[in-house]
Amino acid sequence: MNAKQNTLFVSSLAKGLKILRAFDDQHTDLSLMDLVERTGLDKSATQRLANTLHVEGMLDKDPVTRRYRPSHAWLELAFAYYWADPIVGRTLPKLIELSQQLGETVNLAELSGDHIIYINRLPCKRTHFAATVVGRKLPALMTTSGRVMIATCPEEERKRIVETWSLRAFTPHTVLDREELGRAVEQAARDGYAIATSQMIIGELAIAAPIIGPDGRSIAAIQCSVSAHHYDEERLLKEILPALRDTANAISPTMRLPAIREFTPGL
Amino acid sequence: MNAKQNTLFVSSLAKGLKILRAFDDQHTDLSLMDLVERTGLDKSATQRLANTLHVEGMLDKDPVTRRYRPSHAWLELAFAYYWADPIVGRTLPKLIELSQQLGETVNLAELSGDHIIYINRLPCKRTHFAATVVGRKLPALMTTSGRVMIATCPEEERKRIVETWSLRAFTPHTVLDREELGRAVEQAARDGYAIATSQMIIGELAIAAPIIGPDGRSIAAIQCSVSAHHYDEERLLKEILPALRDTANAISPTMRLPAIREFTPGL
DNA sequence: ATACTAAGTATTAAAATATAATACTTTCAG
DNA sequence: CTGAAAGTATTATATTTTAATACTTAGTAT
Repeated sequence: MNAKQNTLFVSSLAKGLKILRAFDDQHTDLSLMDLVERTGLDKSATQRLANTLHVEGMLDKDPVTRRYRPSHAWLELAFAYYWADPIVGRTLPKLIELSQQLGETVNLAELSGDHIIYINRLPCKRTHFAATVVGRKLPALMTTSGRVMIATCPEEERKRIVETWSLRAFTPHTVLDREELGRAVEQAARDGYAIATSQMIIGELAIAAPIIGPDGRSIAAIQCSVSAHHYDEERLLKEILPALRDTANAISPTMRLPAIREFTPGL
Repeated sequence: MNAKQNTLFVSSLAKGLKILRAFDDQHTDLSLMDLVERTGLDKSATQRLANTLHVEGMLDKDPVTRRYRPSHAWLELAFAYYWADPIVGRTLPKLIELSQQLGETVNLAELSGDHIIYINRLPCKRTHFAATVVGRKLPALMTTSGRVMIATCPEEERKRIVETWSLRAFTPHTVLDREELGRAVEQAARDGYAIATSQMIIGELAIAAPIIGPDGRSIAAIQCSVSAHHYDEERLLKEILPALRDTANAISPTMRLPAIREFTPGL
């Protein structure tokens, strides 16, 4: 039916995943017909798949409204993820120290396609809930974490990325101009950090430093968000950046042959 | 094939979920044969299901070792969960305040079957990574959070729970005696909090207070973990408990007709 | 170096499974 | 109280999964 199928592709499973992915921040609980609409599957398929997910404990079902919701199992998967991600174990202790030291919210982000994804979040000041939640994906170019990771790529690749990766506005101040984004990335490549204001939320200052892998490329970034009411860029650079950098460097694995490896093509 | 099947059960999907659940803290990356062993599925099925999950972005695959790992998508599911859980949104801001006020690690837990599951974790002091990670499940009776939630059930149900729910030792000090656990639960019912030492980790003091739902039952608990090197029980009760309670009460929805609703049978 | 073993990958015929249509039941609004 | 919409259950059909097997690659021991 689908073009994607070879004989190693189990389409029923793929459809089931489609049901799971129908849930997001905007769609927290869905009726059968909601699922039909959001997945594009027909009513029968949706019925059987949702029922299976319910029986298997992946979806809770409100006995009165009959609406489905993500179950605790979704957090158990996150639990497994945390153990599988080698960066998390190395990073978290130092990240906690940093957040204590700074008294401000710090985050760990990784690249995921042309987005960043927040892996860990240590909120200190009360911040807008939506801003950074674990698992949130944002276009890499719109974020300081993303820019600082992109900045560790070879120049040619940086250029290509700035030209092609996706953009999206979040505030009236979000920079969408690729020329300007290119300058921000080049600046980050020179400075080893990235800083920005009101890109995701108005009145938010963000600064990020890369965690560098053994091949010289960034595998993750740590980022600090503060309120523009309490900080300006100058104070951020003076009071936050040094600790942020120290932490990032302390986490970064020792560079082995960075100059050589930098030219090795992907994977 | 399987006894569970009615016509609304898609067994391919269930098998796919089995693959996902093969990953945990002990099994962070699995080869095809590892998956065969852990799921009990045959090689062909495992091959097709794992391949499908890979193609769908649910499993990363190391191109050299051919081993599968949880992908970022697992955290995206956690993201969706957080928005769907009505407790999280109400709780998190106050939980952040509390953690700032106390300067100690605080957690949010919910009941999940006869276990508790950690929903949120705000680490302050550097703590043993394994202890409380988001998504970790622990037998409810072994934890202060669990006991304090159980304590809000009607007496008869409390008794039944203490008799039947699962137990597991984590340290030599873990209490496994149901009589003693019963006393701890009754104590929690009287006090409105629960306290324990070295139950999960040696040298850890834990205290928990329940978040009470509109029906008088506990829907969640907030818990604080501290080191026995810095605290004793007395100091915990004096310095931590008041703030913990205030926060729990502030979060608890207004009780509506608790006396009546308490007698309404389940669901 | 070479052969051997185990793991990973690909192909296919056979049949079990998921499907989609449809009928039945419940819920809610007017 | 009535009607429409959503949820649930059933069944014959055929599409999809299956399981056996063959092929390829990687790692190990000789």
